[in-house]
Amino acid sequence: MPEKRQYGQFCGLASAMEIVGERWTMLIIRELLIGPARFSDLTDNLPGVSPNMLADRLRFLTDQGIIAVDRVPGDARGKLYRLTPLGAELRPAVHGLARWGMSFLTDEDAARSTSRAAWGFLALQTMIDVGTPLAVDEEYEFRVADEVFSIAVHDGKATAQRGPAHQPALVIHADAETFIRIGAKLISPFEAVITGRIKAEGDLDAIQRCTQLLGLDQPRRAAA
Amino acid sequence: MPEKRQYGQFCGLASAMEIVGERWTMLIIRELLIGPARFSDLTDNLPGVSPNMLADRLRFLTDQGIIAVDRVPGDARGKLYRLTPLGAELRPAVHGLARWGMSFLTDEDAARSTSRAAWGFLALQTMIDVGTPLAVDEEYEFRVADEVFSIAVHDGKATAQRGPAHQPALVIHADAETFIRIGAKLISPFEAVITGRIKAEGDLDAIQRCTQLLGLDQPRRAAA
DNA sequence: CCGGATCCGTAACGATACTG
DNA sequence: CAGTATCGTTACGGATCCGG
Repeated sequence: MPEKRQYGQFCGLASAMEIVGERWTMLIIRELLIGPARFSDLTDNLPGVSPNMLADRLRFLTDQGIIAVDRVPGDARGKLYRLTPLGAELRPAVHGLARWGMSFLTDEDAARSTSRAAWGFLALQTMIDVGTPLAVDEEYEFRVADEVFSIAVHDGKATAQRGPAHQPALVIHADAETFIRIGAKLISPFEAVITGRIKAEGDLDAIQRCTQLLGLDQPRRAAA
Repeated sequence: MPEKRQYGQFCGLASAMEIVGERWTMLIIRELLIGPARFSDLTDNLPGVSPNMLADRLRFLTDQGIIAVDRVPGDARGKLYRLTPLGAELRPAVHGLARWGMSFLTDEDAARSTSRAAWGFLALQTMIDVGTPLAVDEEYEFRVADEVFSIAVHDGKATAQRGPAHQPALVIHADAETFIRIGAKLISPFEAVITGRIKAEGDLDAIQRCTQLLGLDQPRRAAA
């Protein structure tokens, strides 16, 4: 049994990378941050991962107390993987990385890669993390592919959640790829509406406020 | 020339992991977040890294616009690697990971691993990120191994910087390992003072306030 | 000495096939 | 559905060597 590779540094970052730094591990965490998932959900949403590695990773992360396994109520042999509280504490780090990585997405990536609505939801959350809070009290709803999520702005705080908004000032309909392209600032929300790539129910002012909340009115970072 | 491994997902996190997700890359970023460094500085502070991999990583990160190379003023053949603004934007993500990873550090790690004062400085910064701001106006100074850094609390905001404090309410002397052990909550600041592992100049109240600022009065996260 | 490049053994990963 | 078993490929780790 070969010994696991370690860094041998008494440092929080090195420690973190020994646990979640291997290939695919962060993406597995991402999937479980979206919600509990079965083995086959993970293989479906992580195209290219081999079952062998996925099993390795799940075993290791379980041993480390980062994920836990539940039985599926109705299914005797079904297992449901979920993050433990310890695992859920990776969310800020994952958001930070995802936000940073979005500026590397290109139009060619969009063409060659698969897109999922849930990844757009992740992007939305990372944008709220650093966005400018607004002095309004309203909600926005997003219908991306077959999933629905929303942003609620109350008391100067914006929060994202799955599911529909209560009385949305704005409802956006989009496919996953377009939604992520907007988050990556490859296309502006207004441009997407005009060209018909997304459909918006609500007035232009609401679109403007939502755009500002998410920092989408700021230019993309210039290349270094 | 083999094609680089990619995830093929149109997602910010996948994109980030394709760029900084390989082994050692994050630790190289960490070193450059501490400050610009030469090739040999990096090999010294990343024990176990092979020169060919370090050269590979530096080349790739340079191509991606994450690091840049300067000439050392006095040395014709010396090169100084530094982060670009794009690379420096990784700081929040690195802090998030480092903070999370600190709770995995153990006493056995401390014994087997190398410690550096700069990693303690990193830990300090991550603790400020989430600490409770205090309604005081004072500064704390830390002399760890042969390095000096400090925290300034003004207007309800705490900031960390290299170098000494102006009129420190507290000066802490410690070795790197002990300092990181305190950050990892393997030992409390008070316990460290009492057992003589660190030396504190300042009154107990100042220690108390600093401890609270850094969240060191909170218990370590329980195992999941 | 600094900043690498070359070579080779080992560990990790990827694809496919197969099983309780 | 939830994984193993097997095997070829890629990446990493360690040592050595090289040109300024």
